[in-house]
Amino acid sequence: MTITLETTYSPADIEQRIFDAWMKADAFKSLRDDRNNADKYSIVIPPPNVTGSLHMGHALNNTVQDILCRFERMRGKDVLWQVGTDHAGIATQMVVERKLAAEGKPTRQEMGKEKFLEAVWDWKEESGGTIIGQLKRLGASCDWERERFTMDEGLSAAVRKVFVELYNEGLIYKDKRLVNWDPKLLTAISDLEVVQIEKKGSFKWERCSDEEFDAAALEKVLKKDPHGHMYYFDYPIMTLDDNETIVGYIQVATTRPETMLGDTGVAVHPENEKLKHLIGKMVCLPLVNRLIPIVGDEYADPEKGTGAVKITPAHDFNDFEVGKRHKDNKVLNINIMNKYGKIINESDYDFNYYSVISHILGQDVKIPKPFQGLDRYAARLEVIKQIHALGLLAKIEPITHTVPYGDRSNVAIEPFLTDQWYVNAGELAIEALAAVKDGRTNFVPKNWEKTYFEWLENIQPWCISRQLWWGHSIPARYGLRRDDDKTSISQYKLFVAETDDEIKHQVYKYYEGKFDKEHIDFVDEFTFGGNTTDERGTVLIVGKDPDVLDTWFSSALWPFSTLGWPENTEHLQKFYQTDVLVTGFDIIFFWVARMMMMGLHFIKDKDGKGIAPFHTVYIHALVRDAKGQKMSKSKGNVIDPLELIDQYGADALRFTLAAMAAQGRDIKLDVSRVEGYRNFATKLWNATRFAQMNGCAPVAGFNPATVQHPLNQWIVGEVERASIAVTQGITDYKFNEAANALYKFIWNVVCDWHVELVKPILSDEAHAARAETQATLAWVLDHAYALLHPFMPFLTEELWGLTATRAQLLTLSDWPQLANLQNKSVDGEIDWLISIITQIRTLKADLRIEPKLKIDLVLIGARNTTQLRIASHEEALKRIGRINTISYADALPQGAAQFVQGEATIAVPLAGVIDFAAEKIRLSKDIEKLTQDIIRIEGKLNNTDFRARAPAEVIEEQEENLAMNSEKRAKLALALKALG
RNA sequence: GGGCGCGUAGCUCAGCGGUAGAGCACUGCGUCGACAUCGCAGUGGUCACAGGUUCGAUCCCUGUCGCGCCCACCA
Repeated sequence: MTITLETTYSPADIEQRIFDAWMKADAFKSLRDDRNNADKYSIVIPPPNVTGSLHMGHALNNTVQDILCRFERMRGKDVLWQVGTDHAGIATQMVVERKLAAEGKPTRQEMGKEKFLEAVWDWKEESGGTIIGQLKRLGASCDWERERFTMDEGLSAAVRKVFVELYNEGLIYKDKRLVNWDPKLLTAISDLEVVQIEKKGSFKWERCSDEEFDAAALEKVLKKDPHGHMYYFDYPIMTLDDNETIVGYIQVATTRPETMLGDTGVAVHPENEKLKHLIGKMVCLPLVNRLIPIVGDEYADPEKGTGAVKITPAHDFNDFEVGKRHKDNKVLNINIMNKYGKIINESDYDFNYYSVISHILGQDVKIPKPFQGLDRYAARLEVIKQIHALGLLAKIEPITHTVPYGDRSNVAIEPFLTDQWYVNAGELAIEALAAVKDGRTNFVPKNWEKTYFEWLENIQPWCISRQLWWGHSIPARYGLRRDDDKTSISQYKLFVAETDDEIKHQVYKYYEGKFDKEHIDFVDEFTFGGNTTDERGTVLIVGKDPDVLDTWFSSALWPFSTLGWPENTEHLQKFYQTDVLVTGFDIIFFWVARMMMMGLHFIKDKDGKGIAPFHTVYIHALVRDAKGQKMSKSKGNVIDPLELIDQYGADALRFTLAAMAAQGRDIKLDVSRVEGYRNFATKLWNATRFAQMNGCAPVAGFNPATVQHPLNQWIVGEVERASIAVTQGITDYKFNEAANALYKFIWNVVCDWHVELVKPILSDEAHAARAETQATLAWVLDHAYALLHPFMPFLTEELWGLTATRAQLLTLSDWPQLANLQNKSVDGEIDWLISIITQIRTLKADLRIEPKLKIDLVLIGARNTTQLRIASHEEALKRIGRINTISYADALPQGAAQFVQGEATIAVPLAGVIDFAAEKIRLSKDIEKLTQDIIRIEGKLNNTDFRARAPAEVIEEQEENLAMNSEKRAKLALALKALG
């Protein structure tokens, strides 16, 4: 047989070639002809952002999915691993805007919506989805032909259908309330996209202790970071008679002084003994000179702050609720900021809105000139200065508090009163909760269910509209109300439907045929502005909703939209419900919970019961750097998986991640582990090389149950043991256990022992067991390739192809399912052999006997079985143990080192070679250790409670241990004595 | 404030009611034609601490200390 293998394995040379072979064979296609009748197995990939590139989290996530898919494919299933990318609204829009800026091109606003979207699509075609190629480098066995994108026409149709149906069911609605507004990206964002950032101030001032208020110093501090301070203002309380005299002050505290311009009340707790007498009095809001009421509300905690809270309903979530409760007291919303986070000026005024409020309050609500148009932080400083000038600034305290920031824009978000679209998530959560509570869907590890429950049980309406351009348009249109339909407070008539045709039909019906369908025009902006005239005659203008949907809205549909829903496709029928969702805990809320809601709501079984999108959710760890820090570009601690693949191969990286993927703990990735597993790949490579050099080749019809030689009987049992452990590990999602079982089996069992022990047989061409051993080793390695394949697909496929002419690629071959190959008596025999060799080696090392020196063994007290074993394994013993002769004696020879193996004492006569003092020390050490053990075990056995209550097999085991150790100690004692 | 998790060898981590494990690092020694990306032998641990349950606790329970994360709040 010719040797075809190099001495080392170089992944770079083979990975691409192997991947091409898989693709050429359509190995990863779903609905393969040869699997028509097979059970299905399906996973949908967490779609990476189209802007993304492969990071460690992806590498782990997709390694896990690939292990599962390859495993199930080898178990014969019809596997669909559905792949695709997410359009990632904000992220993509930002990337393209940055690119345009870098190229000196016009801005998004200058280009206009249509041109800009063209530019985004161009970008997507050109450089979007590089991550897809990177997933292939990792070896991901997705059904690549079925790649989907969340903005594909089919998926967009699914989005529109879901939106319209939920709207018609009342589960999607438009509402005016406070949202998290991002003043940089100029869009609303959901609660989940807000991150809390801790801020710490440093400026301190108190009216009574400091002479002079140092405005310049404060300005300097606030310029660096506008957050981190608590300001105390004294609000004057007025009489309401004609004199309007100040009768006292009420002190309020705030971290956001600029919002005081929009205060419409002050709240104190109705049972606050110190302050409740003020309820009903009026405060003259400083700077603005507007009268606002002091109201009683339980929100005002007497223990916190000053006990009195300024209420700005239009700029604070809690205040908004207080305002609603005190509408009758005229605690109204007065919006003081525009979408840029600047104090509104004359041109921003919504005249209608402010005049209505002014009218209700009977007071002017205009913002004083000096503040108009100021940025929120400039306004903050200005308010403080002017309050101080009025003598109403009591003190400034540095505090530590958290400030809400937009996770994408990294600016403080602003609670902002706007019209937005919401999903009634509370309603959809009911089924999503039930499905997990009743076990239709299970989390692995289970403790994540608690996190899932807590979030869903307290879920808020989900704000789904975004003021962006890149994304799914909201299929809503706005028209002027009919004269006879002014019942609603809203000024426009809302039309919602999946297609423009349907909307035109709705419009046509609404105006009772007054406008032809051809006489209805859509304009691309939010307007409900009447009609116009052209050559067609009178034309009705209907405004399009300019907003797009939250990216996660389409992601929520991913498990069925990718399968073709709402069409009833073959894929939808066969592969929904998917089997497992593999993801990190950081997107349980963003994605998992929402997929559950949507899947259960839209996909029903025959009885109308919702079908969850997956029966299992496997939550894996987060990959951190070797120090446990979250990897991030700004910290510069990112380990690039592609670099590791270049350096060590995809298999080594995959195996590392699998081996470290123990449940319930983060992965601190240490590159030395990757190196270690690269070495593991080389080890298997070289074992294969050895087999090839020794004429081992798969034999057709080989039956492992009928091998004769004990070494072969033993190793086929070990293969069975490994196959059980690996199968169990994968099915239990304990990938580290599966990986470790493989590592130990291949390295510590096959390579360290079987290959070594079998060398005398293989190197002797006349040996009776040679053919059987060759066939066995080939069989063992074939099984090693198969069992390792889900973890190291490239290496194993390559070796599979190099070692024989195969009918199939390994990736399409059968998963080993073995039984009845283990044999206890053979296991005992080989354990004995391994033990005796190890003892010889230890003895030689301890006594510093030259490794090259061949020694003799003399066995004393060996029973028949031992003599038979010696005879049976003499060749292996002599070769590996470097032994010259083996003989038997009745008494210990003089001048020998000794050890005990089972019932026999084994002497190594070494007079003149070894240092007997050293041997004495060695023996004494062994005896000492045995004595410790014996004392411990005796203590246990002498304990009557132990004897009374411990299980019989435990007692028996301890007794056996005691007997064994005692016997061994006695023999060693004799040996020591023999040394004199 | 609510929740989740973690403290095991120098480092990174498994494990587990019955004699404490791996990789890396470290110390010796390298001999047999698979492999120096290797082999053999070894050093190294009061399993954070304190109680409790148990015949027996690194493992289960309670508490303490230290660390991390998530959610909520923050006048």
